Amino acid sequence: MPTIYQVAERAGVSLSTVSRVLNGKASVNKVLKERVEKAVKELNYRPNSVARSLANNRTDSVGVLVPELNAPFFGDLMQAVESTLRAADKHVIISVGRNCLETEKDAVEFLISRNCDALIMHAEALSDEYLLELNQSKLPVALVNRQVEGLPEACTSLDNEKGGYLATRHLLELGHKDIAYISGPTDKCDASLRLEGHKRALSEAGLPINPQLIFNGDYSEEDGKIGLLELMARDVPFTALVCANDWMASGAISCARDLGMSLPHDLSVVGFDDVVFAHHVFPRLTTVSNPIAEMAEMSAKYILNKVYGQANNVQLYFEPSLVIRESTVKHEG
Amino acid sequence: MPTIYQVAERAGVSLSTVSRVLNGKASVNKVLKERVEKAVKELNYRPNSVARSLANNRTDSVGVLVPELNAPFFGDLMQAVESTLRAADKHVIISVGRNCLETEKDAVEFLISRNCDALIMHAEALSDEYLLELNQSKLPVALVNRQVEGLPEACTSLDNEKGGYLATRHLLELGHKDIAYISGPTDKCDASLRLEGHKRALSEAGLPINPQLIFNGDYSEEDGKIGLLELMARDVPFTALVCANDWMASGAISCARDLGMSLPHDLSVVGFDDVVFAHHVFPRLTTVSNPIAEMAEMSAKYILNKVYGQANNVQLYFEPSLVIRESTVKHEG
DNA sequence: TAAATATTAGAAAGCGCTTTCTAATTGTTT
DNA sequence: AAACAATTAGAAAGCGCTTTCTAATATTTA
Repeated sequence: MPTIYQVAERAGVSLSTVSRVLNGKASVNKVLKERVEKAVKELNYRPNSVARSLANNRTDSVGVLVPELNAPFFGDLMQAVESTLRAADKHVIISVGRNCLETEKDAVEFLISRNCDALIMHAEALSDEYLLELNQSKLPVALVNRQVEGLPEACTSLDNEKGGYLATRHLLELGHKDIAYISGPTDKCDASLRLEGHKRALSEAGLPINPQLIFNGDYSEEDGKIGLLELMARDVPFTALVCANDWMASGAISCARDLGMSLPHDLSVVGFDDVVFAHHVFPRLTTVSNPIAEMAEMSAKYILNKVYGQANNVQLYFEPSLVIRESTVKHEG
Repeated sequence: MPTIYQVAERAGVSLSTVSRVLNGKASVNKVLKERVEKAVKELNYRPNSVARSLANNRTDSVGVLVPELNAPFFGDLMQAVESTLRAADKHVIISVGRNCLETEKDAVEFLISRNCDALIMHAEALSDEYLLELNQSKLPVALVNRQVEGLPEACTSLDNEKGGYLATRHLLELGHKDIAYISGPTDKCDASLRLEGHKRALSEAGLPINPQLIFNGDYSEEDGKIGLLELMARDVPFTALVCANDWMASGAISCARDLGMSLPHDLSVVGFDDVVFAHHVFPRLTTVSNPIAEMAEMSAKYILNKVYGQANNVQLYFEPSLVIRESTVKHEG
């Protein structure tokens, strides 16, 4: 591997001149510039990114923290971040948080020790205070799909309340009056907002909110199943079900089928997120789309602006929309 | 951020001593060692990984090339690689190849320019020669799920032929005699091996191989659908269908249902790979498991051995196994 | 044309670490 | 106790680049 020094020698200039040509910041005599470029070509010179990083204290790499790598939702997130940053010649170091405070902290430490220039995170366990301090003391952060008090411009988020509202209103419009709800963990604000939207839709329609029709799950497929069984055991009839994410919807649907129900006629189901497998589910899942890829892209652009001096427009708030497929039908009767 | 120099000063030793304590290679007087460790703690010192890399020409990072980030199959792969390497304090730089020669080359160049110590790849477009040369001239590579002539010890792979065989034999055992097959692109060796396995199962059962019952798809969900339509249009009856991956199986299944067929009774379907959504499909998909996570883990361990001096056992060849769910039933008649 | 200013090239320091080489200290042998 | 070997600490060079500072050259102005 040739070094900048060898390029300088071949071009007959000093290495400062080579550096200037490569970085294009200062002006360089045209003749010398051409000589340098020629030497670079001939030697097939590529700057050593490690040495560059050491000298200018910048690694051109952004840490990305996700709860898991093998989930479609986060796959979409990473995909969007990677391609946005790559287009700007930055790269991505991915780390896994597993939804666990210790692991998330570890992962952040790891990314810091790797000298990332910034962090883009989908962090669920880390506290607002921790994130604030991180942003102030060490390195800029961007949060995907989360609101942090004190970091308004660094957070992209979805109007989850509206999403919950849309899901339930869709069912109301189909004539359903008895609508059950399987919630995500209510200590997570997205889950509680979705539930609030559900309640608002019911209230607006003049319907009561029956706690017997609400089950608190943990977003897992298993809890979709457990939730359905529990709701049915309570013996309050319902003709439709909203699940706070697609995993639970899928779990509930296959459980319902195992119980001998015929879907969607015996039960209309709405999911949330519109992850990639939503249309593999049978009946194809009506769900609320979560523009996670766009949110992730905006987080990346925010970092590009903040850390690397670009000037992209960034949108921070996103609206969900209803994706109507085949798991919901008109209520007859 | 404190530097090693400040640690040395505080401990009252030279920075070489600090370095030796930190790296634990040479022996250091116990008293001095303790003083250094105390200073490290007090200053909350963390070595600068960039400077370290520049000095010892090693980045402790491994480039990972995958076709896409938001597919369950590659999600499993990345998950396995990341956790294996992270356990050894190495990190992962992920790059996307999109199954396209140009993009894959770009991605590799990118990873090289990032001074990765090695590359772990699921590369489909790059030629064997390119990979060989890369491995010889620049940096060690490991191939996941692929055989490269000349790099036997660097490749993990699955017995795809056996997988195809298992799928078809399962159907034969259920009494099916007319079995259609939707293949992956036959220029990819995994696809053609799976097809060969299918043919062998038929031959062993004394059944003819009817080209009319074979459709060449491209592994996409869409081609599962197109394949089924095309096969049915040929008017050669069949009671079962093997698809060379789960995506095509899912496409074929939902297409079959759209055509008014009742599954699995009107058609038994087997997939391949057992990706995460295979059990979301209805009927839950019988499929051939592809131990991609284990293969990826072994690739990571191979690199750990080769580049970082570890001594893990690595297994290079993997056997697929049948996962029987509900999309296949006995043929009545 | 001389003096003042603006451009541009090169020398050198420094980024934070590893590692070799040398010197000093300790321990061993006769 | 003297001579030697073995162990360990420190000084210094170097990894490949960026950037500041200085010096030289080109350009403008009076």
